[in-house]
Amino acid sequence: MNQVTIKDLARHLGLSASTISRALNDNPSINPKTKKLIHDLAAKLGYEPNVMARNLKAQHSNQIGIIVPEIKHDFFAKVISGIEEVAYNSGFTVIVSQSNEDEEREKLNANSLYMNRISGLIVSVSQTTNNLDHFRNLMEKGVKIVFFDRICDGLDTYKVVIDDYKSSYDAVKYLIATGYKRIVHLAGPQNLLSCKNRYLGYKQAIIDNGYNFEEELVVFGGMHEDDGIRSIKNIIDKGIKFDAVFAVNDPVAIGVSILVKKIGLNIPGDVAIIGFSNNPITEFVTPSITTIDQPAYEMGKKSASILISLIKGKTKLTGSKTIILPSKLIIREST
Amino acid sequence: MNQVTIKDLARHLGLSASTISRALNDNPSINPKTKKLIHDLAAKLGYEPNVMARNLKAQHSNQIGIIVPEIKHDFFAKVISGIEEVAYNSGFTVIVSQSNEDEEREKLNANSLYMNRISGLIVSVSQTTNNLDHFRNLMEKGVKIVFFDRICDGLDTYKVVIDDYKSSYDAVKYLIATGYKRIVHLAGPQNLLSCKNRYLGYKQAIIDNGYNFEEELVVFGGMHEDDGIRSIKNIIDKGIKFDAVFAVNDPVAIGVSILVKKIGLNIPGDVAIIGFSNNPITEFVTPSITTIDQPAYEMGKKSASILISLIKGKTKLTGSKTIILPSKLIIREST
DNA sequence: AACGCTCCTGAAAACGTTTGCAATATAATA
DNA sequence: TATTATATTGCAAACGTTTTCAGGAGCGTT
Repeated sequence: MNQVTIKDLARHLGLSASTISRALNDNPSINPKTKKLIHDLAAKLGYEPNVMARNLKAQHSNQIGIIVPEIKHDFFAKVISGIEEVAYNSGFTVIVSQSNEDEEREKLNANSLYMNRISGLIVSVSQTTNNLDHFRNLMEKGVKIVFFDRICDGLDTYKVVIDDYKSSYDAVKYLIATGYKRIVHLAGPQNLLSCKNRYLGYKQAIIDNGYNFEEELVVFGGMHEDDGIRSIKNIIDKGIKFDAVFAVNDPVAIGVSILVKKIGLNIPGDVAIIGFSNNPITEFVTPSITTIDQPAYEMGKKSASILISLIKGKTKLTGSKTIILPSKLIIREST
Repeated sequence: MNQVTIKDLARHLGLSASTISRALNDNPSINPKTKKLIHDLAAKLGYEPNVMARNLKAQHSNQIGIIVPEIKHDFFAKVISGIEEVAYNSGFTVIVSQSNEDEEREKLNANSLYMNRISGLIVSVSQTTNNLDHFRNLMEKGVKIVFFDRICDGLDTYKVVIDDYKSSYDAVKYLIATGYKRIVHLAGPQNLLSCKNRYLGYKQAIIDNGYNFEEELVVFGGMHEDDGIRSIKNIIDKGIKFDAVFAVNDPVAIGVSILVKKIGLNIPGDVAIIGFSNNPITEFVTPSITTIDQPAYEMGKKSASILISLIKGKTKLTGSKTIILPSKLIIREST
């Protein structure tokens, strides 16, 4: 119950707290014999430094905060996994919180993390976030922030992403090269830069390949399975003809796949489908779905290592503040 | 950069730090007018309490530690999500760490969390963990621990699980009732109580239904997809006949499904398959796989709420220390 | 013997809170 | 008016570290 403190050790050995502290931190100005004595006693009594006290003194927590929309999404879970790995190896702990795609909750999370005096923050912003003041405030207070994937404009800090525009452009180009003529795009919320870029990539690929860009082939919606079902149903009900669907992400693509199969259409015979993220499910569904691989684990590792460099402020990070990780079109049965 | 402290507020208003503290904590002995003055100034200056200082004083951190094998597993991600939700609503923060199925890493994690003076710990133990001293030590130092899913014997604390034995028993009983005669069990590491119980449930169901329990129909292996592939290949290569497979978990079941399809067998015509956990993938593969639904999110919520009760030590928890959450056999195309 | 040097240790302040107790002022009572 | 109760505030210590500064001991050199 009662923890052993430096003072306890000091009393036992008739030394001062300062000596104990120095010995345990391997300060060279302490007599090796004394040092050994202290280390031995510490081990014997099971002394564990009180990180709260140490942090209070040091004025930082050695903790990295994470805010993601939802932990249970495969992509975010993997990113967190990567962050934790790097953080752990650098002596940081990781505090996780989820915004549940709610701006208000995101604000509260950011604030709560600041109260814990986190050394840095890694964020993928919520779908509903429009105002960025809560992040701006933290930055002004000296908290380093790195954004990944769901990044946003208007904040001068590091961002780790893939090239959504190009990935999207390439995917659509591939569809066209394969012979598809009327490609629907189920787009995501446009306040998310990544969704916007995916949309723009789609649009440009359409234009660059001599097709007409048709408004009716684009539906703006959410990012879940049922959004996919709903959006594609909408298109079909309107009698709009199409032979391929490029979805803003995998759940939406799967939604499309479900509905399309349900009404008896053939994939990819009647409709080709491309998703985004390489969620494990896309590999196992039938037909397996072509998608764009986002290196989630790597993204977490990269974000964490940048953040830690920022926190330590040692090496001046060179190059652009937006780090682009390689993505890859994974071609499967659905195209 | 520089945070606003209570002392700053005190200086601004010509009051003492104690008064400020009390006012902010809504202590009734402070004059309402003064209180308002203080609150206003605090808001104006953007004061945020320093949790590190507060925690040091209070001798606890209001932080809940989590140790899971791997965050990116759907099941664990969902549990974490549930824990975070409950913790957040009770004013706790959640520190996440992963053992990567490594006992040594689990020990280090436990220690690191203790150094952070976490108020409590929620754990699902690693596959390779045999020695439990690191948990026992924490408990002796007053850290409350709740185990979930991957629990272990020999520690007197709360555990949240499903009834692995019964779930397993019922699944096998269902296979038998459906007409399958020779049911293979791909079992997991037997140091994990849950795996052991799944094995025992299988065995008992076999016996209770008048079948012979045959050693050769059981393979002990790992819990990943490739373990499933390897184990079932082994069985087939040995020329052992079977018409159904009960796998210790979903990845293993999917491994079986992959290999079985590859060599041209029909599911469930030639081989029926049952997994365990209701991983979203099992629903989307073709054929979809029968599995046992584990209420992951609920498990996280339950674990967290028990832990928080323990921490607050207010309500005496009644009843057994092992909480069994309902599981459910989800019948799909593979059986 | 006086000096300077190195080596080691201690005292005390600081990090930002909270809190028991004391102190003051004001109001209520005798 | 004297006394007591009540309301409000301040003082100071404490939580467990780290760190600056100072100082003592021992030793060799002049």
